[in-house]
Amino acid sequence: MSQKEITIYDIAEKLKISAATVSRALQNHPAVNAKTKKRIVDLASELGYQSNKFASNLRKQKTHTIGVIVPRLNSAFMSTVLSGIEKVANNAGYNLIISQSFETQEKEAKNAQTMFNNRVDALIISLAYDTKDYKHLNSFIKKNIPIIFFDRVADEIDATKVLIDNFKAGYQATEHLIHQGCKEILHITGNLIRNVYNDRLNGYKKALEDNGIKYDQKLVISNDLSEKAIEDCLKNDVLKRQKLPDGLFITSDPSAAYALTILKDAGVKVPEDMAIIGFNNDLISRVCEPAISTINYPGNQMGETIASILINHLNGESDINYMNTVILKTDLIVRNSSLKKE
Amino acid sequence: MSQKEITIYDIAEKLKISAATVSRALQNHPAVNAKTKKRIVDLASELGYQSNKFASNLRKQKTHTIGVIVPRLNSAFMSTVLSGIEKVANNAGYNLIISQSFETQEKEAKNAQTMFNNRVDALIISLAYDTKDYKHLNSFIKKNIPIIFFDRVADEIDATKVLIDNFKAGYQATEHLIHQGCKEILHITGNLIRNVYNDRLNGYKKALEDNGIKYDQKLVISNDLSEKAIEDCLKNDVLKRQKLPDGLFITSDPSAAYALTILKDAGVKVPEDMAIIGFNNDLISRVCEPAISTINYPGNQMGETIASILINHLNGESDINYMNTVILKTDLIVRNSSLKKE
DNA sequence: CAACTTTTTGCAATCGATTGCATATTAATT
DNA sequence: AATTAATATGCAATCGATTGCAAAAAGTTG
Repeated sequence: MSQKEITIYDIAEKLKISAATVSRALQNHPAVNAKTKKRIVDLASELGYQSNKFASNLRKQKTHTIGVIVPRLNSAFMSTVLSGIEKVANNAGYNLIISQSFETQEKEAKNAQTMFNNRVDALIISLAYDTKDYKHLNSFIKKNIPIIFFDRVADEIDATKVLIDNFKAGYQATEHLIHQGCKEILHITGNLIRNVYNDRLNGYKKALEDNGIKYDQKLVISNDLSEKAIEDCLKNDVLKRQKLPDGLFITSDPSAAYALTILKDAGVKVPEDMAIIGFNNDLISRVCEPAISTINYPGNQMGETIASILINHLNGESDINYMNTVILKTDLIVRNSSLKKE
Repeated sequence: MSQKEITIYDIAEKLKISAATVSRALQNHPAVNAKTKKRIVDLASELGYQSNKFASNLRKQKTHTIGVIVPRLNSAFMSTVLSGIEKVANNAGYNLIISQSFETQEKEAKNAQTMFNNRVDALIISLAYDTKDYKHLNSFIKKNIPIIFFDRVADEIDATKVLIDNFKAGYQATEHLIHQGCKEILHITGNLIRNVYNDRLNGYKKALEDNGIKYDQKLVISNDLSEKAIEDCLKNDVLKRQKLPDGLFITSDPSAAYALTILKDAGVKVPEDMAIIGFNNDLISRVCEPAISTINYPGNQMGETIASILINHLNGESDINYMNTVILKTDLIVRNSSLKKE
């Protein structure tokens, strides 16, 4: 089948020296004579030697691998974050093992277990929709393997978190609609056990309160934000109400865009009849007609921040325990979908 | 620091049996008494035993890890493919190491080397924009590590490839515009050294030819399909031409959507003045106004196909060498952006 | 040149799991 | 009960790199 691997023993033999010296030379250990080192390195590259990571990992108990668990890979936001993580991690010589929970705790737990077995040096995770307890992370905590949460974080766990100020973003979005004259603002959002959605809802409530608008539970719809769910709640509920809301704050741009098409099809004028604001600042929000107002969500930066913190920690340059929560800045981006006044 | 790991030796000791038996029991080897097996498995789970993958990999010379190199993570299409790969691979007990080439051969080569050092069992790759030679894959080929190309494939290399019929798709898209009455079809596309773009261009040319339209090189623009590039070529070139093309075939939906906004801003009526067709069938093409016609590109299915083929091969259930190229079906999706006639 | 440093090297154990082969145990057969 | 067959277990080597410790080699000094 495949030819035998070159090992440090092969090199040692040819050079009539010990494997220990070869090993040290290849790691650039100072206690190796410069000339010997050169002979070793040269021969290694000539033979096409490749260090066997397993043997090395087994011995060193370190893998230079970071596990990443995300709800889904296929969203614009998530892939941007991953892209940021990958960039920084890769530059620092770390590999990424990436897996998806598909929004279930079960798969999340299974993946976490796999990562653990693979002895990742750290875990980066954004929680699934329905994750309610965190047993599956215990093995990491016990073994003191760093965990970083991002975006969808667990308040109950004492670990570093990187996220945005969802409360503030929710407040800003809602306030903006109110300033545009909206009195009845529909809020379509995700599972409220997740901080991202719950905090935004609280921001929404606070904005209403501060502006003297009574909170109406019927105006808050929580679902999985899938196309199907959006279509369903709009067509079978919202659009059938006697009085249509005059504003919509929906917590993802793809959903906002999709909702927009449904509303337009139903003859609702945006923003005149209903002003819309989304969340994320994906390209999709810009190309709609009208373009959708949104909250800029710094995915790439989030990814890079996560990876930097982690790698500094792993390299012993800083301690993750002293940097508990990083809040990234968001901005309100106003476009035509919410501009009722000039 | 962290408590000591539980090993098969610990289990063996407590049960007063040999580590060999423990190892066999945990692998469900038939030559282990059912009762013994149960005792072992029970104790293992009680102690929270975790198999050490390095030791196992080192011994078995297999990693159960698949390397994936893609140009960029953050595109709708790519994340869909990855999602499909991850799903199948994960179910089969394989891990994914994912990295991005950021469209350069240099980074692609570096990543390939890392994957190789990590002894991935197989490599899945979609080529960078500017990859011109394939030296960096030689180590895999030499060692007989399977490589699967997808989407952006290397014709020069004899490996399994999963892709769509880009020629046909290009032909269909162009033909559709012609049938709608377009006479002068602008084609904005990516780097023509990549099969995906070159084949589509050839399809475009053939469709023109078959319909008696002369090919005009000025109507083909090749760039990196970034927003900047699209904006630049439209504003500084196309929109300044005396005669505007009456059709646009642009090989990605996000680009199409972005182009649409620029054209609309410039007062171009779509589809009346210019009919547009994109490529990929991303959500973004559906939510534009008008919705953009496109070619449905089965990303998820592509991912699942890739992973299935690979895993069947790795499990010895089929041989990758007998299945050289898999062409997935695409469909033309007609929407308002290209409908000039009823 | 002896005595002492400093620099280089090698020995051998270690990291855990796996597996071919030999042996022990149990079951089946006559 | 003796013999054979089938089943279960253990021994010990192996996968390659790493590293504490000891020893050898080279360099310094008086």
